Amino acid sequence: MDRRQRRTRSLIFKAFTALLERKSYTAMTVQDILDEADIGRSTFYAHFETKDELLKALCTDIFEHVFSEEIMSEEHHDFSAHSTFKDRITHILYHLQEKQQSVKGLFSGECGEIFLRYLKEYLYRVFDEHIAENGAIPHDYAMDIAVAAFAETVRWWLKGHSDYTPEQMTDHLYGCISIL
Amino acid sequence: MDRRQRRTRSLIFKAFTALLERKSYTAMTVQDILDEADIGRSTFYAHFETKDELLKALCTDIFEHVFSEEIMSEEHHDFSAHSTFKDRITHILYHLQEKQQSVKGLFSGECGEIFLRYLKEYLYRVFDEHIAENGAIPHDYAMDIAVAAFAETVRWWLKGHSDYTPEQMTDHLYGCISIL
DNA sequence: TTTGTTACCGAACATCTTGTTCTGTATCTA
DNA sequence: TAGATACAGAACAAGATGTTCGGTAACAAA
Repeated sequence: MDRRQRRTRSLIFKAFTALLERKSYTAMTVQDILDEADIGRSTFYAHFETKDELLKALCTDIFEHVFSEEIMSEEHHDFSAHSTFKDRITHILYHLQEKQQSVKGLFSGECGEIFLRYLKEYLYRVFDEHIAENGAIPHDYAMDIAVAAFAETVRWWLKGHSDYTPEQMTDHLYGCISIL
Repeated sequence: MDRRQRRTRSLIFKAFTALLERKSYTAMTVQDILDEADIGRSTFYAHFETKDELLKALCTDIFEHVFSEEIMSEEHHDFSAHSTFKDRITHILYHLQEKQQSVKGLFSGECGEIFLRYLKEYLYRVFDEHIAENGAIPHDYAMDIAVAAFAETVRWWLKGHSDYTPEQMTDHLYGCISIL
């Protein structure tokens, strides 16, 4: 990837996240991003088709970092072999907290909802192998509840209760959800 | 309220819900609604400030129906006295299923998310009196999880699993959530 | 039935946002 | 050094938004 492309892409991401702390996502226009990043309109559209695609790309960048060790450990069979599923949950929370420092605006407001929607897509892969089949409860329903409960945990935690540790949050989650 | 106002308001609601089954909420413009309802632009803005306000008003109309018996029974102290909390949950599901017949488009897609967000506001009032204090788990966290789990149940149910009865769905919910 | 009020129509309007296209310039890579 | 390409900057059409206005029809109260 061209150095100029990386620079511009980074400028757009920085401007976008900076704006998110002052302005809501829907109220934000492409023009706002251009002004904040100080780039030309045609340049923006050379990188992203729409504002939504920009948000999606930013989320994907984050998730690939958060879940990278997850994926790696799955491949190498050394992390998942020696840790419980509960440890993996805690592990993901650690990474999310770490990321939150740099992109605070992304986690709250209407933008936070979209973020959590994308997050759920990754979570399904993680939970699928753990949620057991159950005669009484439909499996895909149990999956939805587990994923939603985790996402809700992240939201509650990063929205004003960051003083709890990832371990504590995992305990709280397990205290509410009986299918984990 | 003037008969003409009721008529126009109803026309707008009908056009809006009809459009939702063909078009996504964000893609839908005010102009689309005007064309579908066959009313003037100034008339629309005399009723609703924005498209978002229209959606909110529609949701409020629905919730006041769904939760009306809830409120009434609270006032008369005859429903809540003779039924369990689990019955109330089932009761709400019955009303939601009933409403779904007429406004299908409202429950799915991006619009469904906004609908569920508003629904949660009402659910908090219902759950607040039931979720017990717990030394280990923060009360507002337990509330968030319970409400989110219920909302997720509604989503899963009305989105392709309507063959289950409200009683069955309540059982499934109770099978996943240990704090109810 | 009459009278005053009010909701609606429809047309026009300025304003803003979007997404595309163009030319010239600067920067990268081979 | 030479060719490719990313960016700047400006201009553009198309469409959506929200407001304003005068005329018409429907309402409610006398």
